Amino acid sequence: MPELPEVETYRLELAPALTNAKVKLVEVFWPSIIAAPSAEQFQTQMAGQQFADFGRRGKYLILYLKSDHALIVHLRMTGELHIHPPEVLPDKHTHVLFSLADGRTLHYRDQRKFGRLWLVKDADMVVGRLGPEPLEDNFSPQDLSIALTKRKSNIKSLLLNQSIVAGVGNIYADEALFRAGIDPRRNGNTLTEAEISALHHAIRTVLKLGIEMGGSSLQNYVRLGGMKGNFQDQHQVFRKTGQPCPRCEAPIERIVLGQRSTHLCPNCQS
DNA sequence: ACCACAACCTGGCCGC
DNA sequence: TGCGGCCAGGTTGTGG
Repeated sequence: MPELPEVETYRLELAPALTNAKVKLVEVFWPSIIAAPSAEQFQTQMAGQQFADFGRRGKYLILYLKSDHALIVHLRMTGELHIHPPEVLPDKHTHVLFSLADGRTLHYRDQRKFGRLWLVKDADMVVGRLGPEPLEDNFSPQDLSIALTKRKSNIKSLLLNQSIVAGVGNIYADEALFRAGIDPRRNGNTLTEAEISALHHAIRTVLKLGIEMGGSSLQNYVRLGGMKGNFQDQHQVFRKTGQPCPRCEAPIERIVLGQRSTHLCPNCQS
């Protein structure tokens, strides 16, 4: 589920809630959620840790701990984070429970159990292979051009490749390609510099709007306090199959590229 | 390096 | 009510 804007929303909301909070006890109810170290070691080593800073790289949330370790969270499709008062018990979809010294609990919930948590000394062990951060100032159209123009596969699949740009997922890829007027089936090496420049701008625009709106809530994603995001109300093509294109009124089409649903206006994207 | 496809999981929805 | 099939904000591993 969550892409860069949803993960960034969690980062912004976790920081004031958890800075300096101390972990008293950790319980793992579904061991394969823990990617490293073992679930047992994760429980042991997390006890007594204290949260310091809150970072993000692509779709990875990085919770820096005062011990110099980092707790890394990837929500994959249906991961959620919640902070509850002591009386709220974990439900059947809560797979990792952090009990804090002040009595509150941090719940990792995940209906499909695809998400992963790591406790590592060096965050780069997990996020080191990601491509550039699209919202950093140093991410330029030239960077995107170098990454795309030597690739032959379709541009939609390339945008989902996290080693090319970090953080773009299915929603924001479709929305960016629509705004840039580019057919998602086009091969990377056929894009002109002008098209790549438009795409660079569109990627940054949709990601920033997504963050401003608190992310896109379609099925599972909710913010830390349980509130929905609002960017789904501004989607122009994503899951709008058959509805009129907001620019030209032609019906939006759904196709499949790289096993993923892809939505486009057949008239505005070429 | 690229592609197609399966796997990891659960649950909602649709048609029969 | 039940069952099969399809769908879902992601990633990784396999084999060709």
